Amino acid sequence: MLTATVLANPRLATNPVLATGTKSPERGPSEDGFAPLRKIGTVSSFARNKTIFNEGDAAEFSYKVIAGAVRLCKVLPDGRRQIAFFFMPGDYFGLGQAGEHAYTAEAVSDVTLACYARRRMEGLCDELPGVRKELVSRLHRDLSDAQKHLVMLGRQTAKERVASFLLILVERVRAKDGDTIDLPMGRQDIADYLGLTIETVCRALSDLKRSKVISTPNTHQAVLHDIAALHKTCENEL
Amino acid sequence: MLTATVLANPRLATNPVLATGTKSPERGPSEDGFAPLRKIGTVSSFARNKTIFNEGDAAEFSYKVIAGAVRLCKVLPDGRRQIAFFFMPGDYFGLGQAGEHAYTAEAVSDVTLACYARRRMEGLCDELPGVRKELVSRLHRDLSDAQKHLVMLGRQTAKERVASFLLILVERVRAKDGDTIDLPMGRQDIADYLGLTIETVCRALSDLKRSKVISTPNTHQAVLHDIAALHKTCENEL
DNA sequence: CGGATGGTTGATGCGTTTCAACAGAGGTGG
DNA sequence: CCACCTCTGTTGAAACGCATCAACCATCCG
Repeated sequence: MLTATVLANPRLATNPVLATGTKSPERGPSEDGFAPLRKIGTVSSFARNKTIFNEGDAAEFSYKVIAGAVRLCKVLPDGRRQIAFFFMPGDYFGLGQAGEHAYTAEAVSDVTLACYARRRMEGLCDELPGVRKELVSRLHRDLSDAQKHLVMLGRQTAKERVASFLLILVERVRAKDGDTIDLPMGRQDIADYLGLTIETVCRALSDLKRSKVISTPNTHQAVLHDIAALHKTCENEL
Repeated sequence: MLTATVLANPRLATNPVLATGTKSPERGPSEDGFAPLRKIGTVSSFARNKTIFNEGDAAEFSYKVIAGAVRLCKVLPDGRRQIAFFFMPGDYFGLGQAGEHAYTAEAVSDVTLACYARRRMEGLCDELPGVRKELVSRLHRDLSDAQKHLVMLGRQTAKERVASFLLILVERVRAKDGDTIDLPMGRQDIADYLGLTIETVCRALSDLKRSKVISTPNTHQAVLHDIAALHKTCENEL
């Protein structure tokens, strides 16, 4: 169904270099400043809920999502979890890492990734100013996204956070038909992204459904009928 | 007084290039990979609560804090405010910006800054791999800090957030005598950093005082008597 | 069909916010 | 130099929003 069926038979892998025979060179269009990366990319796949790397692991690779979705999270000793990012097809993550990863990356759905060895990326940065600019630009955009996220967690109510979340998603798939968005992540993931409980997320979604602002044909899709109302709900421009 | 008395007679300035006659070249030690920046830095000063740049302004400069403290914040239309970063002496901010600033920077106390024109910084990045590496490294550290901040706002209680905040500060001034830390920012700033109200911050501090974990000789200093207890309070390693 | 997984809804409690009063520090002018 | 005023911080009481606990429902799959 949905985005989770990219792989007919998903292969497990705990480390890209060990991934199940998927070291074929990366293919396909890549129109951004990272185009030169295509030459050094290898492809790797991870099944749903598998760990791509753990907090504390040596940072060997940077990644691009080819298909599926990835979550970056931190977990407290008592189990509380906070998701910092969701990465969708076309997004890069693990950029600019030196030493250890500061967070854990997991596959939200079955995922196909392009992997770039850190040393080879550094080489490209030294050779090609365009790659360096793209790296800095993407890091800066991530930082900017994180700051918007801080506003959501620090200063918005539950309903505002859910509305903001839907607007962020619709913004990132502005190629899709109409106002239907895929939600590859489950409710618990949404809750952990928004700093709420799963029940509160459900109630906020139900509120929005009751007021006809959205509808949910199934748990992994949402139709946004009234985007203006969503913007008004999270009374800010983010 | 405290850190706010760096300038005997602080000058107001709304833009570094317009700063009151303080375009002298930067001086002093700078042992990091950004050492080459010294050649292109000019000095500028801002009085307490003055805006250094606004969200939406063209990003002309990057900055280093020489003295005082700076806050980076976003404000919602209805006045709710979230502070994303405090920058202390030695910290850089506004790095890697292209186009517009994504947030507002204000002087927490009277502040002295080194300013680096964006174009000249880019030139240095192209010429010197060390500068590029330092830029990427610092952006990545900021991103990592922002993620820890997300955990605080999304998953910690009020008391845990305040304890974490104190521990972050003591970590950043690990040169100071004993366990006394300066709090250049007011209670409202702390509240806006932690996603709480000023009253809740006060109450959490009072709790910690009552249990002898800290004491506050004045509102702009805190003595941490029991750092282990603080760590235990925010039951996580961050 | 039966169990497991994930999602939804309801009732109650707690933590934080809100509203309000007050206290202390700093600055100004008489 | 002190009275006064303002700004910031602190404490208390009440209200509210979200979390918690619990039951129920839907879908998927063996």
